[in-house]
Amino acid sequence: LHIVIIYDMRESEKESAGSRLRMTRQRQVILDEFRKANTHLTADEVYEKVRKRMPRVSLGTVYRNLEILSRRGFVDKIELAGHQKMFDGNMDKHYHLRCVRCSNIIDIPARNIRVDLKTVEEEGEFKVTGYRLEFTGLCPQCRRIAEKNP
Amino acid sequence: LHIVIIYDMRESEKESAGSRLRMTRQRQVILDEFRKANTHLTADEVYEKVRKRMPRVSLGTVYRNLEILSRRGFVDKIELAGHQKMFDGNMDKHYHLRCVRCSNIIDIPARNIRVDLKTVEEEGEFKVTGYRLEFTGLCPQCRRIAEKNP
DNA sequence: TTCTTTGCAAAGGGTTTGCACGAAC
DNA sequence: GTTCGTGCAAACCCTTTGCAAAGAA
Repeated sequence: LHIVIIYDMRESEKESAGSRLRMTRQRQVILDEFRKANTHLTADEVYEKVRKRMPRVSLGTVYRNLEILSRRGFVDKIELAGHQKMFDGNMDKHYHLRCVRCSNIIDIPARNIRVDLKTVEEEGEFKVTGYRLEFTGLCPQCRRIAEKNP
Repeated sequence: LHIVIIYDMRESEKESAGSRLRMTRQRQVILDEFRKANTHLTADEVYEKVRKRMPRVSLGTVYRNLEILSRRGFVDKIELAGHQKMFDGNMDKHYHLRCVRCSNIIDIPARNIRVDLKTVEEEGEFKVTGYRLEFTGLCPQCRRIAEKNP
């Protein structure tokens, strides 16, 4: 359809190679919870999940690890406008839609959605290297509900 | 070029009609500062500006007014990922680019940039009503600097 | 042993809120 | 006179940080 992404912002934020990651039990459990959940989680959702298995874990540790794991590319840090930071275990390229009714976030596969950065650059003297795109609307459930009660 | 926006998210967040806005001196000064600045300002930048003219104004008042003024459509609330909220007196439709070098935000006119929401809806059962799009890159000054020092 | 990571608790930034007083209409 | 907005200060939420002790390699 349109054109290609020159460069993905998230790539630039990743740690350049760097030393091997020390695999602590906390780290393993956090990653494992992402694998189980397979959705976006806020830091304190992760904290609650991890706490069930390691009651003495601290919130600080969770925050520090989420930061590290996202820099290393194990999870994706997603910061949608005006909301709490979230982390995403699903690393396939996708966008997010926030449902205006239930305020959940759902994934939108990125297959055909591209922003043409060349077109953007024609608007001025700047250089465009990345973008962030998010949607609002109705998730499938809420859409069905809304269509029944018009 | 591409297609049209069905509906702009910011519209939905505006106050539905509602009573007339009471024009306090604080409100006037805030609006006036936006007119003078003609850029994005954070709440505390506004606070500092207003304080020079009304030393007893409170930060709370500034926050409350920015909220109200943006709901009424006098200024635009812009919340870029992972950064402090900003408010924008420029109400022409435009996007924002954050310079990765100086971290300033610059405006990108929206002339030819459109996201085709129909294409997005083909990706799933959800309904898409709005989007938020922001860019990263280099502002004109930093771009020039970067091109001289490759 | 060495270097990283942890738990804890305190501090930080940005923003919101309860309240009694004061200002618009 | 009524309502709405204000100043003030405290509270709030989310996140980060300093430090000494614990744990990986």
